[in-house]
Amino acid sequence: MPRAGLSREKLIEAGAVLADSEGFAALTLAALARQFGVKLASLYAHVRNSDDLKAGVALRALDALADEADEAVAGRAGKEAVVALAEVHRRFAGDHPGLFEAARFPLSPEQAAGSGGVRLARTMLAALRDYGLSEADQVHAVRLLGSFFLGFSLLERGGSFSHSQPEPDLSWQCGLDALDLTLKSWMKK
Amino acid sequence: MPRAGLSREKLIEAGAVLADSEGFAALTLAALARQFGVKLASLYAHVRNSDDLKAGVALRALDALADEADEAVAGRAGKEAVVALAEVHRRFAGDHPGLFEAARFPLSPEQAAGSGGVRLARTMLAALRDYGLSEADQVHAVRLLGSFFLGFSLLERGGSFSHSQPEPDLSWQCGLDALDLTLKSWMKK
DNA sequence: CATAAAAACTAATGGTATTAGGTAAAAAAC
DNA sequence: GTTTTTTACCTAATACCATTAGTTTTTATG
Repeated sequence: MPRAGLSREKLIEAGAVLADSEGFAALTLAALARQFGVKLASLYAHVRNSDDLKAGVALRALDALADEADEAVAGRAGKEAVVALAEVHRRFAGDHPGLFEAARFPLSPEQAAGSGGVRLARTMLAALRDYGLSEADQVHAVRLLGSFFLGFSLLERGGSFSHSQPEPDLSWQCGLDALDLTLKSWMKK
Repeated sequence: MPRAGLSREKLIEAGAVLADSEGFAALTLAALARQFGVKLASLYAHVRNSDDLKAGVALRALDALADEADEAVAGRAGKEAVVALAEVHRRFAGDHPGLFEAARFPLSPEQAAGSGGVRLARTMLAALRDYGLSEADQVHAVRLLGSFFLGFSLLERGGSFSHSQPEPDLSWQCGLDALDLTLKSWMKK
């Protein structure tokens, strides 16, 4: 019996594609085993357990998001950079809900330390360069922005903005304008 | 064989307690059946399926959050009210992670329409009264605040703030101060 | 009391995840 | 090239969760 040629990387890649196309909840060892034409137990030669696989997919999702963020911010500064970064978050959540959810899977501190999440924070710091913030305020800003981007995307996707006017796009713009002004007011003092 | 005296309300109540003590992931029909000493299939006389039960627990969690919010905002105005409201969110997430997660379970539009989520938005609007915002800006503000409260709590609980200084409490204060100033600058124009 | 309705049970089915031991394929050693 | 070792895959077993359909028992109703 020839080997299916599986590997950890292949499983994680296929897992990410599955989560993206069918949703994170559809990502199961059983589904992947079927896809590769092997018995489920065979996957344990490559991943420790189901959570190990999911963490791998989460890391990949974070990398994908970080890649898009890097690209969006390149060559941009100030408000333009922040807005570009924000749009990446919101668009990623809208275009890739399965990966967006995967990216939120709990990671160990070691896993998180080497992840796209850290790159994302770095990209956000770079985007803030033009605001001339103090060291501490840079961190506060990253946390403020990150919180808004994540919270808004989740609430929007959860339908919380569906039954009220004005359109969410306006609130998003409003929020970004407000945060930009806030950052400007925090300039080194 | 005497009946166990189950009811939908009892199951949802017990489910909320279980989610609160063991985490939302521990909330299963099987666990509740064991707790009440009945066979799992018996629960279907009271709930449609597992998701129906979870939605019920979600609604209860939202009500609990809304109750705390109402209480915290009562007798308060302006920044004090907003800060009190924010603290409720963050504290709820920290003290009741299982219920916090339950509150985020996807609900149908009908379910959401009658939920603590709507009460929460109303309470937030009330908290904003002192800022004298326009109708539209009130909605923008609710969405901005809600996004920050949710996003910050999730990132904090997910460990995103663990490996960097300053302390998250400072960023939280900074964020609230910033949002307060923003709202003040939005006063009817 | 008899009947109807509803709750609880039984049996069956389907699905997911993990472990331990065995076998065959591939890699490494000679 | 052959032999030995390692590793990937399978089998069998186990555990757990969820749902459906039909049956039985309990409770409510007339």
